[in-house]
Parts: sequence; C-alpha cells; structure tokens
Amino acid sequence: MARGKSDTLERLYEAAVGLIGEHGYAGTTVDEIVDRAGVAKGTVYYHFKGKAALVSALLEDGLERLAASFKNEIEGTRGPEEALRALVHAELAYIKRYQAFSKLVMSEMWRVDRDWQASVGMLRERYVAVFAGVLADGVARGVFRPELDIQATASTIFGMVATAALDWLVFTPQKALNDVETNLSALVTGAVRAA
Amino acid sequence: MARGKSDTLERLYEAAVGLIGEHGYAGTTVDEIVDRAGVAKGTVYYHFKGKAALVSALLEDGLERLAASFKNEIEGTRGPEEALRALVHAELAYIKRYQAFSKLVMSEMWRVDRDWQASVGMLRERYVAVFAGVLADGVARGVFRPELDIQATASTIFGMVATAALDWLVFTPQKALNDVETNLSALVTGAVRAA
DNA sequence: GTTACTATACTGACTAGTCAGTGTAGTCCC
DNA sequence: GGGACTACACTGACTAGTCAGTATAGTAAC
Repeated sequence: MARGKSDTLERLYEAAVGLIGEHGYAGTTVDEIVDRAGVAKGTVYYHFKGKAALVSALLEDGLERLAASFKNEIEGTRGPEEALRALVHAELAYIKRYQAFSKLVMSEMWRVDRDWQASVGMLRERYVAVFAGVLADGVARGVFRPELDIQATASTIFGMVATAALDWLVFTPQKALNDVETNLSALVTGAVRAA
Repeated sequence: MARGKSDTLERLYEAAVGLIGEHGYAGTTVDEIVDRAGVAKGTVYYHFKGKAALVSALLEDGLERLAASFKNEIEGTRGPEEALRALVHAELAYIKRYQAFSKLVMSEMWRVDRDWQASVGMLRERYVAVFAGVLADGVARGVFRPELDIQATASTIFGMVATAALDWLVFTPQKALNDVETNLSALVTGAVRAA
C-alpha cells in the first residue's frame, strides 16, 4: 500500500530520533525503528543506503528546522543583549520541542568515528556561529567584555543552555519553562556583560 | 600467569573507558575491551557478572577519584568566589586527566534505561551538590546574586565547564589549558556575581 | 589446594542488510 | 474501454554475520 512519501519518511525519522535519543545509535536496532514507525524493514533500505544513512538524513532534516527557527528569532532584536536573550529563548524552545533530537545530538556530539557524526559537528558549528556573531557585535559595541574569547565563549554558552535545558527536561520537568529561562538568561548575560 | 589484582582491573577499566568513550556502551564489544586490555575474555566474567557490571564498577571507581580530587581542591579556599574558581579548575583538570571517562559520562548522561546509568546520575549529583554548596554560601554572604536558583545554576555551571572542556579537548586541543581556564572562570564568576 | 588468571573453542540469540514479490496508479496504443 | 506495460512505494521472510556469555583444560604463584 502506497503512503504519501513524506508521511513514511516522517514516521521513520520520528521513530529513529526517539529511539536513538533513548538508547544511542548502536543501541537502537533497525527492527525497533521500523516497528515503531509501523513500516516494513525493507522500506528503510528502499529509501536509504542503510541505518547510518537514515540517521544522516534525519540530522540534515533537524538542521534545517533549527536554522529556520534561529532566523525567525534573531530578527527584529535591538542590541546584542536582547539578541542574546532571544537566542537563549530560541535554543530552549527548540530543545523543548525536539527533545529526542536534542538528546541524540548531545549524546553523540563528542564522538567522531562515524560518517554521520560529521553532521552533528556541523549542527553544533551553526549553533555556535550565530552566538559568536552576536558576541562579536556586543564586544564591538562595548556592551560585552572586550577580553572575551569569542569562539570559546560561544561554545560554552551553547553548552550551558543545552545542559540546562536537558537537565530540566530529564531531571526536573515539573519546573516552568519561564523560570528556567529567567535564571538562564540572567546567567548568560551576566557572564559576558562588561563590568 | 598471575598479575596483581589491581593491575588487571586497571587495564580492563582503562580499555573499557576509552572504547566506550569513543563508541558508546552498545557500540563497544567485550572482545575489543579484552583485546585492548591484553587479558583473556574469561577474565571479565571471572571478575564481573557481565559487561554491564564491569561498566558499573568502573563508574564507581571514577566517582571515588572525583570525590577525592574535589576534596583536595576546595580545602583552604577563602571566600565563595575563590572556591568557585577552584572548582572550575578542579573540574577542568579532572576532565583533562580522565578524558575518556568524561566523554563516557557526558554521552550517557541523558539516558535512563540501563541499571548502570544510575551511577552516571549519581556522579552528576555529587558534582552538582558541591557547586550548590559553594553557591549557597556565596548567596548567604551577599557575594552572589540573591535571586539565583541554586540547584539549576549549579547544574548549569557544571554543564558549562564540561562543555567547554570537551569542546577544547575534541575540537581545539591546541589551546593552552590556562587560556581556557581564564576565559571560563571569568564567565562563571560573572554569571553569578552580585551586581 | 586455592586464587588468579590464559587460551581457545563454542553456542545461540540477535541484527544489518537482501531480494523476490505485491499493490497501485498512471500512460500509451488499439 | 481494455490490454500491455512502466514506475514507484513498500513488504517480510530470509541470510550471513556478530556478539555476550559459557565451557573447559591448563599454568603459575602462594
């Protein structure tokens, strides 16, 4: 029975993201993925070269969604500090919306042995580059501390927000997003603000 | 051939930690571990119930080393800001020294489906509790911002340092530890300091 | 004789990937 | 309108290989 193309892929992505977020890449079997997606095993190999290619494609997909969400959020901000707050908000919202995907990314980020893990690296770089842009702007305008190591600081803020978000979702999900964001925004802006 | 007990276990831990840090728990085979450790496969099953038990024991071991390193570092500090800097230094040094172990912990931290992953949670809690203690002290003394969410902030700082450290080790290892630490310490203290 | 191993061979459950075949919709010719 | 054919999406039983764990016989030190 034919299903709309995007429907089948959507189901596969969702199933794979959820399972890999929970058990890791190697800990997830293709059989589990197709079971959860409700498709036959062959379908994976009809659309993709293999398990790794499926994950690669799925990462590309998430990357595009992320880029779009970032573009939206940063437009129309006035001043670097407001832009920084907007980015923190966007990252937090993204991680909340795509929890399983975010877990996947954070879990596989420090590994470098597989092809598709380059995609994770790319995702991270995109994230970080946007932060770095805002930081550089802030330093140039004298709003942020001049001695900041822009690249390192951008990475660190990215990790800070990601850790805080996952910590919240995994260990204290009863907290309100607003409270998490308020505390986090204060930490981030305090960290970089000129004395 | 008999070897000192601790020697064999040490080899097994080191091999397992390295491989699991690189490829994850499920992505690492017992045969790979014993090959790298230079011991016979049966030795694993002589000492442990299985692969999971080996990892559990190894985590306990890392936990103890961490606790010891933290105790050393925090003693003899005067004032919360100095204590905070000392903790950042200790965490950074620990991650540098036990790179593979740290990767393992960060990669498996957001998963909750296996027995031994509770150990990772415990490790994280210990880390975080020490930071929380210092933060609470600083707030009480008026050195840190009074509206800080202590628990969330402690987790966030932990993640911040961990991310910065792994980012350094994986993506920009040519940087000097000192530069990384200087930038990071400034970020951390700036984040919590009273205005 | 007990403890701490080594070396090798093996089992059986599980798993990635394959492949011949099915269902469906569309197209072109008569 | 219907027969012949094509393209596409998908199925699921099957295969070949992998891996945790077991078994067993033997060594070396105390």
